[in-house]
Amino acid sequence: MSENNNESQKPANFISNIIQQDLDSNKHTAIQTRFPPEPNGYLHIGHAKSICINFGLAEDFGGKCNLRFDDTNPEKEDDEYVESIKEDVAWLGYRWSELCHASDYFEQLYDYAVELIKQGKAYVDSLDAKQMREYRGTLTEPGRESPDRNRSIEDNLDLFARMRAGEFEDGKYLLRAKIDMASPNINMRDPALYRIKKAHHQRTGDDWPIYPMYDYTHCISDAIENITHSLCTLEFEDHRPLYDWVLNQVQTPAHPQQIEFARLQLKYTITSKRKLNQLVTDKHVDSWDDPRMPTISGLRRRGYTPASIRDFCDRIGVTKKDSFIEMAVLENSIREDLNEIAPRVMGVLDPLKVTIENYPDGQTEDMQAQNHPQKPEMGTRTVPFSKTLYIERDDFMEDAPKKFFRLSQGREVRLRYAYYVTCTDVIKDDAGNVIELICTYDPESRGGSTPDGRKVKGTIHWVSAEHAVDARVNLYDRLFSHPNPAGTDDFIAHLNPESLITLENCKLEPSLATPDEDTRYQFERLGYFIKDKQSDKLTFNRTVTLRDAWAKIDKANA
RNA sequence: UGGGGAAUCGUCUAACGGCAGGACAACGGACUCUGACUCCGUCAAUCAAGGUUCAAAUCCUUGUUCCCCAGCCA
Repeated sequence: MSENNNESQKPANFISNIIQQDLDSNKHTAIQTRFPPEPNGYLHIGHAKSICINFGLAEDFGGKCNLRFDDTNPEKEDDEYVESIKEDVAWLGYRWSELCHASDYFEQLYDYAVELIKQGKAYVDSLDAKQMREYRGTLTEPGRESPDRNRSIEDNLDLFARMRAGEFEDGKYLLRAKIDMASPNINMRDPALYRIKKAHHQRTGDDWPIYPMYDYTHCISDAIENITHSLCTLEFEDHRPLYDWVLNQVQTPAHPQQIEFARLQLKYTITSKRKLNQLVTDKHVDSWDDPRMPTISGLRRRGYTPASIRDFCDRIGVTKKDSFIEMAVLENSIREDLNEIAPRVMGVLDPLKVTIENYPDGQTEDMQAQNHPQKPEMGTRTVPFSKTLYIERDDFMEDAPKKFFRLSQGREVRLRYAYYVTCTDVIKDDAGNVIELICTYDPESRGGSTPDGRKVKGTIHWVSAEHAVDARVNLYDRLFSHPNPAGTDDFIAHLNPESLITLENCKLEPSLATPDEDTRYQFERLGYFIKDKQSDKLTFNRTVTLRDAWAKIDKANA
């Protein structure tokens, strides 16, 4: 790292190494990348990896990155997705150099196809889909040439023009590249270039009855935009020979280098647009931005920050190896960010009433609480204290083990930013459930310590009953209970029934009555929470819990 | 039985012929008005077998395992 470089250095990877070499050798003087989503669904965490790679690399090397919509299949695409994709990319903190659409190139793509036909490198085929499959051969046997393969250039030109003119029904003809039906690479067995599809396109309307295929479109789009490094996922590795073939036949301004990397796979979730779509359509989740979804919009609503997602992408690296990232890595990234920026507050999720027997009736005291113990510059706030409080039900235990540092009969704890209290009595209902605790407080302990200097191991959070704000809290957990749901026969069967637990009677400190919309709060000792923007009732979504050493001890003892 | 890829701590990821390093997780401990944070420490890996070399994760040979490809989807 150079001394005057105050940017935090990102780890190098095989792609950044290639770029560095290309720059060093003057193959390129600047780099241009692109993020090319198809607008047929919402972006998810896997796309975030690709976004961070493409935009991140451009940023790191002082280059540019375009946002390009790969909109060549109007039947599956929608403007709703276009808008969500733009929002998500911008939210992640990236700004595209150019906003492009493959459909911007339809006219040029058509001209290049005519060029191909004139060179005898493409032909109009009348085989239907079923026949074409039969002619294609198998993985181990070569395919057979279509009877139309040697149609004259004049006839091909005429037919292709009439395809464009809309003279034929869907599926009647197909423009195919003339390459090699015996190629061991199936993508090279005369792949389709254009199909007839009389569908309305969200941008070009009804201008086109024919639409170009991905393999033909993508490489030319890259070339038109002068992309230097065309980065995509591993499954396109087999397509690279075709990518290069097309660009070798026609005169384009550039010949980008396609480089493939492994797509992100995260344990306990799925990153397949089709499956994600199914979860929404079949109502297993509320929406694309349901906080349990691994979509960018879901993570946003869950309270994840753009910085945490970028940090996550830096941590997971870029390689060609299939891998599964543990959820803990993502959680670590968000905890690390939120620990720095989240103001601390107190909220009781599962309230248990506490009466301070020796505290004056009707008295209220304003306690000073720090918004961030490690960052005094974040200031303080007042939290009202009174005779009747709520504490967390989990913070009381009858017959508590020695290691339990919280409230139990006869034991003393500190109420955060307030007094020491000792539990003297436990009140139960007829069923034997604890419904109230009677405590006494030590008036000398205000401020968290006593003149006699006695130690109190436990500190718990609390909320004054009469000042409490009622709220709903959504506790989120992993969406699936299987580490690789996509790899099972029925991923729906592995949905985690406890992925969402809604608590309706939470009691929060008064400052949370009007929370800031974009602030992620740390509810002390519980986790990080953000106000849910879609609910009318005051609702907080839990982004992630705090690490919980007690949970481990408790579990180990169980 | 075709073609294309990939194999390093539990999980990710460095090392590109020269001390297998880092992160996350786990486990211990210190600190603590959050059982959080922070700090310290521990555990832990080169797919296998041969070969080349003073020296191999790295080069060669032979295997093994895993992933992708037979849409007029991207």
